[in-house]
Amino acid sequence: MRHNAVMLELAILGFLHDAPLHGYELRKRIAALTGHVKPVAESTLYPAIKRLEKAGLLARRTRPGVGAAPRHVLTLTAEGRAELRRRLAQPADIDITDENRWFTVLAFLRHLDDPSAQAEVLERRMAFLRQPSSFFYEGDRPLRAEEVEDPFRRGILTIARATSQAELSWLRRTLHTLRAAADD
Amino acid sequence: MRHNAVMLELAILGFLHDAPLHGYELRKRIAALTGHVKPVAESTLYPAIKRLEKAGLLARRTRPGVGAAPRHVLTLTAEGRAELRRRLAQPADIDITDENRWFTVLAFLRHLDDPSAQAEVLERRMAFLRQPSSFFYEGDRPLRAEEVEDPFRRGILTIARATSQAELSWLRRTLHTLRAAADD
DNA sequence: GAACAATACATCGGCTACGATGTATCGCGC
DNA sequence: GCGCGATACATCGTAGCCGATGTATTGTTC
Repeated sequence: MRHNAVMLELAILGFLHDAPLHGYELRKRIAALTGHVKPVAESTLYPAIKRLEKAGLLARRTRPGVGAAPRHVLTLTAEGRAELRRRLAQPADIDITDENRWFTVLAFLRHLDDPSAQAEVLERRMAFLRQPSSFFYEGDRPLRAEEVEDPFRRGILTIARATSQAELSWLRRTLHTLRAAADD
Repeated sequence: MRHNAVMLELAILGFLHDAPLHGYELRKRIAALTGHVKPVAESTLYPAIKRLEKAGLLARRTRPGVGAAPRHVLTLTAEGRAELRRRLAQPADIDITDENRWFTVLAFLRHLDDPSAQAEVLERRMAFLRQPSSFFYEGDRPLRAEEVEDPFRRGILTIARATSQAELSWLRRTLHTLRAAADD
């Protein structure tokens, strides 16, 4: 399955786990979550809903629309909830490394109600952030911001480092809390 | 044209502006630049090269491979260089808002040799980062990290804020330098 | 009362992504 | 001398992306 599809489907499953919603409302929530960075087209959302319905992960009931066309209220099935947890517990590598996808995982990680399973996912992100990697190399050696002439490329490295540090410190704090919760 | 394609093509044009390269070497450079976040498949790169060649943006010469198949050394044409500058000067909105794409733009922005044109692009990013937006809303009001219960969603907001601040401070510094350069 | 925006869903078609697979050469280790 | 990995490029097919467009209703603005 395509990677974008995976993330969109995760968002659909995640939002529906909270409450049954119709497509149009789902669209607005997804737009709020990821739309300011990368908008989702209607013609991408509705086919995705159909796929999930066909796979038995969600069910639809028709309700009269509020001053408009009838709504298709969508509800997660038991398989849908199980699938959501499976996807949250075992995200693909790209869902860990790509910030957009990672944020989507984080947005719904609370649905994975086992603290140690949540911690495992955070640890994968931590391992990724810790490995010494750059955007620019001299042979095999990753270059640091100070070694790059070009101010724009230097900016990339400066910003990436700041993000990395902020996130690592958040990860350490949160993992500490999760481990304490797991010990209860 | 598709958005991913746009970014891949920008990277190809950008790397070739520095020096003629063959496809395999191009692939390694792109992998270094964006691969740790989002790998590019060979079967995506080669068709992209073909598209650009067909559009007259690059030319290929065949050279014997070093212990392997013959290399197709790729060179930017005059139109290719013009097109690169056009794309750098007028990136689509999504190239400004999506961090992955934004970093790709930054990686080659130096090829836009007019400081005030470079500053214009940075200003678009600054305007985006400044607008009050969140990932979560109460009605229309964006929620701040402190107002969110869920520790993972809180994490998203905390990290996004740290990134935003680091980047804004870099943008301000760099814009200052660019404006000084433009005044000369 | 006519246009227009918002609500609400849907399809079509062209293009793109990318895993799988194929082709070919060279060097290295066993 | 045989497999394996690196170099180097290419195609095919499935499936997803998304702009354009369509349909229908209600409320609001000129």
